[in-house]
Amino acid sequence: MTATIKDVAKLAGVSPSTVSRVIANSSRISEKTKKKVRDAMKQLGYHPNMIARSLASQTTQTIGLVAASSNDLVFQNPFFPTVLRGISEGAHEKQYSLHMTTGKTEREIYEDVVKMVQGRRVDGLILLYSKVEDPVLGYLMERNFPFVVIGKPFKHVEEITHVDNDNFRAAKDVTKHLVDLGHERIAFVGGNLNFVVTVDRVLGYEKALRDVGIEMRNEYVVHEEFVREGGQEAMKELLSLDEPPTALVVADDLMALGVLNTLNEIGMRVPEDISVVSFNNVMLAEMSRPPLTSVDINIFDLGFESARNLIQMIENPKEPVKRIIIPHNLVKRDSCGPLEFSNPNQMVQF
Amino acid sequence: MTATIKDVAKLAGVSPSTVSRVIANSSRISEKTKKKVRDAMKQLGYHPNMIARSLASQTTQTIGLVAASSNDLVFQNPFFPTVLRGISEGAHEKQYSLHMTTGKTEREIYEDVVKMVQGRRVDGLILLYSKVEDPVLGYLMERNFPFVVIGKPFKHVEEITHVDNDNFRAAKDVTKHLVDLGHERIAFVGGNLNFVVTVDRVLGYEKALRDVGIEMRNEYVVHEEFVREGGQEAMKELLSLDEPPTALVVADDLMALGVLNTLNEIGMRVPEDISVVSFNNVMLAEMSRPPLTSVDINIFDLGFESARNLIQMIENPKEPVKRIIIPHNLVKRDSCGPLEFSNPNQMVQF
DNA sequence: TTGTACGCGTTATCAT
DNA sequence: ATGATAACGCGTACAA
Repeated sequence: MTATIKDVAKLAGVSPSTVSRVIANSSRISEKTKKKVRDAMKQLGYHPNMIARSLASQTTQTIGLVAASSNDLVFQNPFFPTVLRGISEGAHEKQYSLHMTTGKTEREIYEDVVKMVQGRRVDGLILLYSKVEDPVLGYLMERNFPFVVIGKPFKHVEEITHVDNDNFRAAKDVTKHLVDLGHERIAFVGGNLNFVVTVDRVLGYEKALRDVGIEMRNEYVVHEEFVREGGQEAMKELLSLDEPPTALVVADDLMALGVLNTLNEIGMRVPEDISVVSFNNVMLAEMSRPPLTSVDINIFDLGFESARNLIQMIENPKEPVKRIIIPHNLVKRDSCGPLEFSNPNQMVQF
Repeated sequence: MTATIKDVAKLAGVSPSTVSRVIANSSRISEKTKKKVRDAMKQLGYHPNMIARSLASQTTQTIGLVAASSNDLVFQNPFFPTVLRGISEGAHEKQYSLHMTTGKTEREIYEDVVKMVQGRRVDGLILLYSKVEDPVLGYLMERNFPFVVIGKPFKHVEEITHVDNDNFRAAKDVTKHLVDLGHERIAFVGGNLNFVVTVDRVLGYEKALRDVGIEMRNEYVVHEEFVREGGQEAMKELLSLDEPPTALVVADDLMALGVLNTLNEIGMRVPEDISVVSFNNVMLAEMSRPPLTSVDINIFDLGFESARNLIQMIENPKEPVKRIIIPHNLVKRDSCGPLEFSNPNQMVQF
């Protein structure tokens, strides 16, 4: 059916191994022979069978992608396509392909991983998330299989190559920014605490407050899985406190959009009545009303560097463990204002 | 290193072929032997080498995904993760894996496809887009390789299995909806005409107008690649016509969000001054201000059905060509109002 | 510089 | 019901 290496060999009048060497562009083949063989390949429309090659060479030139459960926020979030684009570009550069998990539950995903690894379908893995308890990590470390984590591993940080932002610092910076604007009653609206990124951002938020001697209040920290449902309730509760916050640090642009809507519904103006900052700086941040002040975490680079570094690990097994920190920077738009603008004692009508 | 079928055979005291049969759960193996073999597999932590299996069986249990150039709108759009989730679920159901292209340019993507097909890495392909001129289509048809298109093929519609919405009808419905609200000056704001979906939607829009005898105006149809840059200009031009439209049919929620922003900037209220409807009904539609009236095209199902049908084609080569139409429905929110609300003759200040 | 022969880990055919 | 043997298409020592 399809031409194989043998067909090419026959047509070119050489042995199969010579053809193989021409494919690998071996320096020990004369230019004349190379040309002959290449002509034959063209003529037959030959393309190497990657499966056979993989079996023989014990390498697939393929990177496996492990996404968190598609039930999770991650998949709805513009974060995903962007990081994927980064990975894609990093992989393409070195001629690697991408293979994806399809599992939904944690259990299914674990099985996908085993199947990729033991099934020898991939040379390495990128974990697109980092959560607090993750059986996949143990499995991979135990087998000493090349992988990199996007985000900060919860345990074994020193032993796992990962690509991350300094989320602690970013949250600290952003909170400090609000403090500098005069705010003292600053609340944190976060996501699932099972994700390490959320933990880091809460901690950074708390540190900033401690640094300037602002008292922490438990009722100022809310965690909602997602904003559309329970989020509204949580927001209303937060804002009906005796001393409602004058500023909000929101863990994610998408959540912030929900927050903005809720605020709008209950008649609070941003930034006049309350300031909002968030993270990720996806396109949405720019397109929301008002445009969101947001921390740009360079999502594309997170993906791109993961791919690059994973490939290095694959091609050089002695590569040392690395921590790559992608820089972030605050993009100021219109969702934050100085405290004197806000009127924290106004009555909020529900 | 890793246990192979031979190791299992040795430990279980049977031949490799018996182990292979146990894996396939062949009915011609005694339960006793099966148990013996399975115990050995557990004990060794055996998992089949999918690469070797693929080489021997000439099948990969893998679906290839072809995304349009990542430069295109597609990747930025929430459409992508959602359709991917659908595909993922459809594939998972039948134990298929996913393999992705990484190319950016049209040329690179074409090469990715060839590599997947001739490299025998995948059993079939899903094209996540449909454009007017696409060399990939010709290549696949010529080789008679199983594939399905998401969207409507521009040519050879009868010969290509595809999963699509009735975009013509949807656009017609939505335009009619505006007409029913009393609008007559209805403009169409579309995307890249190289995508068939755009073409279909314009045509539906035009048909609706013709049906009710409203005169078509060329200046009422604008096509902008994307909304953030040139889109603003186009919008302003559109709205400064002598007789500006009182309603807009926008080809996509993301574009509609941009449109909403532009309208907001130039001080036009939605829906009081102008009505807006769009397509896709992604989460954004719900979260924008005002919430967008949008055609829900059931993106997830587009993906899910593509995967299902592709797998059918793979497993039954005589499967007839199919056209699967995923239903759509108009989700009415707050971005459309009756004509009497709008004031088409107001002066617009820039 | 090129060819021969074997192995990669399975599945499939043909015996028994 | 099970085993031996030959593919599957390619890479690579080893030979020449």
